[in-house]
Amino acid sequence: MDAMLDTEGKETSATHGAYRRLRNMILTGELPPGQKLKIEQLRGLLDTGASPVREALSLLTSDMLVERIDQRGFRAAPVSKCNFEEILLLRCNLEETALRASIANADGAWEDRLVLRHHHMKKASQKGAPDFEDAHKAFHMALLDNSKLPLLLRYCSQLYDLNIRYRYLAAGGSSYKKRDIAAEHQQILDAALNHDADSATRHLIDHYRRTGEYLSNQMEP
Amino acid sequence: MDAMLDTEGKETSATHGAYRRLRNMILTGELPPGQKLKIEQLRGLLDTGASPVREALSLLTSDMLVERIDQRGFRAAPVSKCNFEEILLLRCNLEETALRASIANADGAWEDRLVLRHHHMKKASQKGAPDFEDAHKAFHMALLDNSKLPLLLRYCSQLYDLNIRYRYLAAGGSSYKKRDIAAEHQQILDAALNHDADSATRHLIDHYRRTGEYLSNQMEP
DNA sequence: ATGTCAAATAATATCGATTTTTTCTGGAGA
DNA sequence: TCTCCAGAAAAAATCGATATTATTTGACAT
Repeated sequence: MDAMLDTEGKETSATHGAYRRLRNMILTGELPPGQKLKIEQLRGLLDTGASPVREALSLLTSDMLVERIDQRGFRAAPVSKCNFEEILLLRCNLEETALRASIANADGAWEDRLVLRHHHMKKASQKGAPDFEDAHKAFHMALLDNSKLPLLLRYCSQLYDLNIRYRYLAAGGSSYKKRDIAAEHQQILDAALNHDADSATRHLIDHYRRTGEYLSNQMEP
Repeated sequence: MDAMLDTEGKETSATHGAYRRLRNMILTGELPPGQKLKIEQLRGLLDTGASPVREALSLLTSDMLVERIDQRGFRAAPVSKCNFEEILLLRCNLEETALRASIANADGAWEDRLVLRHHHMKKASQKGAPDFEDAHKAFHMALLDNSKLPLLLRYCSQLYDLNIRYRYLAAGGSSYKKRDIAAEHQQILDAALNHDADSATRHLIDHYRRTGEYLSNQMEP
């Protein structure tokens, strides 16, 4: 009834597979915030043993997508407006640092990668492909990855994931206006290709603040 | 049916205990960077089963103290000058953000906590207590924790740990001059108590840069 | 009715053993 | 001598079952 959707064939290990699937379910809201995650239940859902499930949950714990409670098992991490705003704040800070470093290291190969990722993202956006999310993240990470700062990139990636979770929760995953966004992406790309760090970071941060406000307004507390 | 031997009272779970001990061994260099971490070996060392060891290693993976390699197990994370410099860079950036936010929220209770932590740290330093490391971290985290930004604090704590690892590796864990450091701590404390964000962050960052250079000089590549 | 405690239930945490996968070793062919 | 392959050994990943710990239930006393 379900699972052949995400499968790109390669499942190296049961643990890794469970990690990917659980992570996806949490990001999309299929496993809602705060929900108790019982081993048995997940074991059945993922059709695997208890050990891989348990290990996958441990990994998700450090991605801050799952909380471990004393001796009482696991639950999907809760959400709050406060948490959302912190994510936004940190993203603005860290991605600015990373983007400036990326531009400082700019070279032809990086520019090529950027153009390519942007193109793929546009293509996926037009035909409403289910992998738009992936392409979108790939573009954003490509902007940053020329910084050659792996820890920073890791944090940015983590925060990116925490953020898309709020997008799904607030809007069912697709309802934020794509025209606006496309133009914003274009501006960021152009500035990056011109090695204009000030302009690129300004556009990037505006991009985040704008969608941030949009989402913030959709939340209660 | 046995385990009341370990006199330290609070071992909530075998997994958590293994996590703490392994983490300590990696931070202090007892398990050197790059070392293969075999389950059997650790199982014997920690006197526990394979499951807790495995789960502890998973947790350490996301602290970036352990690397998981495909289907080939785990190893202690490698070190490099490059990695060290990135840690330094990120700490300066993130801790400045956190410290400014802390000072912005300053109140009497926070100031009390600061003074107390500082006092404990000085006391531990004088009598060369083995828990100086803990007191030192507690003081630094107390500077930041009034920011009320849990994600940021988590990152700062992680980076702090990654950094003390380099201290142990470079100097056997204790040889960096304590007089200097005491004065620097005092300056940071005073500035924070005066709610002087500029001065506090300047002193804090200088503090990091200085010990950073000291350690950097002790490294080869 | 209500609060408390003990037995029953459910879920977690852990262990021991099995199954895969990788790594090591040694010999046959070039 | 070197490379390539098969078989043996080692290690990791996974499973099934047990022990431990939390939660619920229901009877009893207030």
